[in-house]
Amino acid sequence: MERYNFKKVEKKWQEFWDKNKSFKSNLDKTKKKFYCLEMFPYPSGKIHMGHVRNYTIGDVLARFKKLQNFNVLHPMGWDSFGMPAENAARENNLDPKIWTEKNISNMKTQLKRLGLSIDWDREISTCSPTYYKHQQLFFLELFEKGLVYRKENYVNWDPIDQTVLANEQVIDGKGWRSGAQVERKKLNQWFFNISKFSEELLNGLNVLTEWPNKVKTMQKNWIGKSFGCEIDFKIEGDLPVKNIKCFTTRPDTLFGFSFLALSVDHPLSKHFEKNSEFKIFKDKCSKTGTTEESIAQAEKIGFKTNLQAINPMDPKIKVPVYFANFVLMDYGFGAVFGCPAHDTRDFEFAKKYKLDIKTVVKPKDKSDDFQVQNEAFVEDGFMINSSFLNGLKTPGEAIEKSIEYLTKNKMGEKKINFRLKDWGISRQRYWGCPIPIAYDKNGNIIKVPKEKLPIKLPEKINLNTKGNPLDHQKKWKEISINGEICTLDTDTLDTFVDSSWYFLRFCSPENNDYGFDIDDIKYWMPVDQYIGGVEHAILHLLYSRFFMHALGYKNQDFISPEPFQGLFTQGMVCHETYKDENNKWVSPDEVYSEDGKEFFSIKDKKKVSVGPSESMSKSKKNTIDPEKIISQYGADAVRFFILSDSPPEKDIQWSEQGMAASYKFIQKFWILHKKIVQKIKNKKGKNENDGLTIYTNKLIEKFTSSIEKFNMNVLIAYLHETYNFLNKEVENLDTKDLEKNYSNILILMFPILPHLVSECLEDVKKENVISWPLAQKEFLEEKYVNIVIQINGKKKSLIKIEKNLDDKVLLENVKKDTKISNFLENKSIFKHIIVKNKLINFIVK
RNA sequence: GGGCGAAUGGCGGAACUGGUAGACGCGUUGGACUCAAAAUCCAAUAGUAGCAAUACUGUGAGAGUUCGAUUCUCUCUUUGCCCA
Repeated sequence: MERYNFKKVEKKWQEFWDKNKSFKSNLDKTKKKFYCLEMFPYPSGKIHMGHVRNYTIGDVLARFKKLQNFNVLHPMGWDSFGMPAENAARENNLDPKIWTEKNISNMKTQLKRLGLSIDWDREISTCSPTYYKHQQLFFLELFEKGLVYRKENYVNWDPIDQTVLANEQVIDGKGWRSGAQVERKKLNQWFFNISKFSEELLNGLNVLTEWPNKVKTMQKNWIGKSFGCEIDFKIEGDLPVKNIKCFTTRPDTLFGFSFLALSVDHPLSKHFEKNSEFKIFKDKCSKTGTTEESIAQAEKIGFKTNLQAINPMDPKIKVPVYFANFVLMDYGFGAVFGCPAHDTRDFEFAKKYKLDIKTVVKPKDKSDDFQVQNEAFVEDGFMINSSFLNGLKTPGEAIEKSIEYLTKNKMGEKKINFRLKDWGISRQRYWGCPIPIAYDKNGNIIKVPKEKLPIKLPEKINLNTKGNPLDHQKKWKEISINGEICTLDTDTLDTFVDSSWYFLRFCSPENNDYGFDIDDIKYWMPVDQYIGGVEHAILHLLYSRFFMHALGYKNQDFISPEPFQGLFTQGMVCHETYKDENNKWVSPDEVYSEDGKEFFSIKDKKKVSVGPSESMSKSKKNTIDPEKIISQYGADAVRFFILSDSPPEKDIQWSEQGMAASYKFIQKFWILHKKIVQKIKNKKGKNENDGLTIYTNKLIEKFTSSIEKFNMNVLIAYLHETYNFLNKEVENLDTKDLEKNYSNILILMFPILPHLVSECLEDVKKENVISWPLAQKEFLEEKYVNIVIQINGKKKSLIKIEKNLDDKVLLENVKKDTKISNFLENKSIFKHIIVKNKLINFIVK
């Protein structure tokens, strides 16, 4: 018998699908739609195993829904703007556009070889002017709606490369490429007013019942709604300042107030601009990065003013006012009140500057003379040393009572604060979407008129310059608007903007006038199932949700604001790591092992040390190239393996043996298939036995619910079971019974192994159209059931008996069971518990 | 430090709503085929005792609720992720 030739078969069906446009989605609005979307890839050049996993999971679902007769939209595109293209271009003196296009074409070939059911007619690429033209239009639209604004903001600045760094490009306070100490620098930048929708974005999470709770919690924490109090501190001193506003979530600890700390960017700082000591201090602060983490870790330093703040709870108490490096201008009002006894950061600061540390909260189990010693007490407790708040529970009662007091005395009021900050979207980069804004000679903001869009990126420019590449493009920068020569903004948009609306573009990829067609959106949106890595749980998903709000703002026609109805976050693909004697990473391709425990380098036969299994990454060299694996085992086998070993939401361990076993399964199945086809051809049965019908109908149920629950690994187990069953029983099965059910079994396998199954179906099925089978209820009902017999809750025996027996009859039968009668001998039965058709439990003494 | 989750054989993992723990796969062991090996096929495979039937123990640790707990509650340990 010929072996299954995956190379031939996979090529055959991929060409067939291509030619017949099998996965083209249409706008037949009479059909129920299903929009299945996986996060689109960055075209780095090659697909990796993470893509294989992501897109296989999505493909199984898309094919399943298609078989269920949904009108499926399953598109693919490229998140093709971004730093790697610019870096690669610099290093190899290439044009980012050419580099990117080559990568896209290569990756598209690779994705096609996986046999994905993608509608390639809807392919989009964010670096194409036909895409970013609409993004520029959106920018102007949001600008008109007042959702985009320009302000000065701090960035991580690399003084050697003369460039802005993203937070993840700052490693230990140094630039990732230059190694220079990163500074804080003020730049004029564009912002999306995402914080305007804080409340909506928070409440919207409640609607998203098909999202993992984990992701919703992360977003909730990120938005960070807190209830607190805005306090107006009275100020005394030699400056014309009467009040300082401050936001706090802990007004209850005001009696422990011992200093007021301001951000160096606080408006008050202008009074100190001429003070040289303050200047030195401010410089020092600017050496700290801009992330919350770097600020938290940095040493707390302060600059003492000669102002004093008055405690609103007791005007006799006056405390010093400092500028401090740990206060951020964009949280609250850039001012915090310090209560060292009950805040770790304040405690550290107070110790350093020898400020009062007054305990005002005690733990539940301590007496009223409790005093904070070596560290702040930050847990829940009861108020002490706090006048009218004494004895109250905190937080809770005490906070309410203190806000009440402040409000009554007009020194503060209850306020809601959000941690979510506005989204800075300017990037001082070349390879991104140009901002459709220009400036006249007076520096006024001028919108680029719509008919001049898209503002295209200049091509083939020199990227080996310092600073922002577009800034050097003198000709490109010039634009004539209303007869006046203006200068274009030379920043480009954050690539997160590109991916915040691509799912809308897929609905109408060919609309030239606008980013999408409202009728298409109304039909296709929301995405029914979105699938991707959990690393995008916060930013990408939040930004996309914001974009829907922003587009719908002041626009009645727009649809409901949540873009992704269902979300699934898949785990990573991991592999062991290897290091040679010089502590250098070694790739799995470069090692061999005889016992699977000790590994040696192929090159020099020297032993390599085996490290823990970690998510595949180029830096650790523990990657497996999907292309190589597909060539070796075929796409079906890879799809089968990537689903088999772990639940999709958890990390999966790459295993060469597991991969080989998947390949063997396909080979074995092919042999079995040929046996079955032969048996059906011989046609001797009379359909006297529906053993397989019962089996198949149960299988349909199990398969359907497992796919819907994303239990793909269990699905694979069922496939193994089914193979084992058929292989064992093929000779005994009734031929008619087999003929009747076999093609349905194949269809169940189709979403996972589309090439193999297509080939098998050719042998047994006459029509081309296949659809997902429905389980017939009459075959799901069992005549007999297994009843577990327990004594005192422990399983002692098992009997097979007719279903729905009367309790009395059941009891009699059970007592006849010899094992049980032995057990029950000489014992008195207290009572028994019967769970219908499942179990009987005797309680004996 | 805070938030959320996880812990089941040698390994990855199954187990519906509290009701047969260990499905399925990998690995290992034994056997068949072979001069031999690979491949393939068959069988066994949680632990302890036993020739065996079988018995007892067993889902990170300890308690609790229950006729009955991998599943529910509490405490602890370890660990992962996110935020700091």
